[in-house]
Amino acid sequence: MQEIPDHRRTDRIREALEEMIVEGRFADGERLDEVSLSKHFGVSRTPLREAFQALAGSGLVELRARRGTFVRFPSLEDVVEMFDVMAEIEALCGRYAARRMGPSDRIAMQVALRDCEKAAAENDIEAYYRANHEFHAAIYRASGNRFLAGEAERLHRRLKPFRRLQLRVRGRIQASLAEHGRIFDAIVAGDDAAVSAELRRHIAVQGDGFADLAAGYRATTGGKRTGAM
Amino acid sequence: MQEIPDHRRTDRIREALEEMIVEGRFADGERLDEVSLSKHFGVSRTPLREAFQALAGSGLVELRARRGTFVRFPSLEDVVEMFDVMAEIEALCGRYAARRMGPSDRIAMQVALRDCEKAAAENDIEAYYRANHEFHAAIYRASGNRFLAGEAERLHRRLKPFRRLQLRVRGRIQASLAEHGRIFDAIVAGDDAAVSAELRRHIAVQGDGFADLAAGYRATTGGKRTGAM
DNA sequence: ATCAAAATTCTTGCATACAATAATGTTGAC
DNA sequence: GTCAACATTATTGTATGCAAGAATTTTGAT
Repeated sequence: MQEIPDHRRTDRIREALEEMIVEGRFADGERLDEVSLSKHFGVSRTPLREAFQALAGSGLVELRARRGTFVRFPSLEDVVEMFDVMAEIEALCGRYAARRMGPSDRIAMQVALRDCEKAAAENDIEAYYRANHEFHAAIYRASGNRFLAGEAERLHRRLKPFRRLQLRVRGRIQASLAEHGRIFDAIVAGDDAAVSAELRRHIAVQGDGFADLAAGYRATTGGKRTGAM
Repeated sequence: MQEIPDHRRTDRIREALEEMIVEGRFADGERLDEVSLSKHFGVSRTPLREAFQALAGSGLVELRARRGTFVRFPSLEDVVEMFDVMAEIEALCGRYAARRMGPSDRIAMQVALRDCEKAAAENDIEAYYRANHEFHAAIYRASGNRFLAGEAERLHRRLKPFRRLQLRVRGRIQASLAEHGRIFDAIVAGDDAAVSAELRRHIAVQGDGFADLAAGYRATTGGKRTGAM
């Protein structure tokens, strides 16, 4: 997997803005001012505007004609809907993985699982977050459907800020770890129905999960409603 | 649902190019020349380039740094993968619809179903295509998950050229019609498992379906491999 | 003081200009 | 004739300029 040099301001700025939005550096509904941002990045408005177009594609910003570009947080309802879909997509990946997984896929999952355990033992949330992502990404790839894996990755990325908050809930990491173990075992056993059920349960926002998400949601969005930058 | 007057060249061009690509007016891998297209649309390169960024988001074109913008057809393998995912997404929509559908959703489906029958009776493939889309869109909406409905709609749109070809296969329309009937009945009965199974079967590319798709795929892409415009 | 209309300022959308890189063509050595 | 080095052309990426629309402020009537 070679890295393409890609020295294009448009791309650099798109990535930077994506990161900033996902990290919550802007308020919901905040207008992305072209001139101040172009000063901030040291570029002209042209690459900025191109980056806006790309960002609109992933739904991170909304382009309103003759009004400007506005960052758009999904509503709590949107997030719940996205988690519902994510749960099903993950379940689907897992079902395929249980049937199609190859040896290298198994190793990738095992490595990620080990990293999860290590991060949990050290109580390192950041590391757990990364290892968790890698575990799930390994399942996506093991599905043997690259389009599906891409969609799953995209959605996972979009839900990043909200999942992150869920992990901070007391005891969630230990529970997550146990779930990972069951998921992995079911995949290795080739029990696609079990994998599907475990993954759906692992991702879904139900019961306490919903309360945790709602609390986390308010924590993320609540503090930055008025404007910044 | 008010329409916003969106007099922006970038948007107009994005839509036009999207249509042209989906309709197969470009060859696979063809470079979209900025100057000739800007002449063709009577605009400068700026809105064109912005449209390219937006199109890249939906995967219709590939932006290669310092090389240009190239239309990208999915490979046959890609298409099969996309249909697999589409089948699952539709099944999911149907499952939700069976449980959550309201009276207006039911009416929308019935109307679309009626239109399908009418188009089939008149052997009007174009009309059948539209009514078919409306029937499926009604199911998406009936799912009660707007995010899911949006994703389904997006994927449906992307598969448009390939589905169109499948419908031309002899007897396919009659079969499709019968399947629609069973899907509708199962939704009304609230039998989510049956809906799911029927939809999966309806969409999936398996057995003869695969052969039909492959033949259609070669028919679409085969003729335009070398370049146009 | 309140509100509407006009004037002003700000911002977006687009065209154009120009620099940097890639593609193409040409020349010359062997 | 082949191929490499150089020159030329074409094309992309970005900055800048300008016009049209939106937001804001000012003005004036009541």
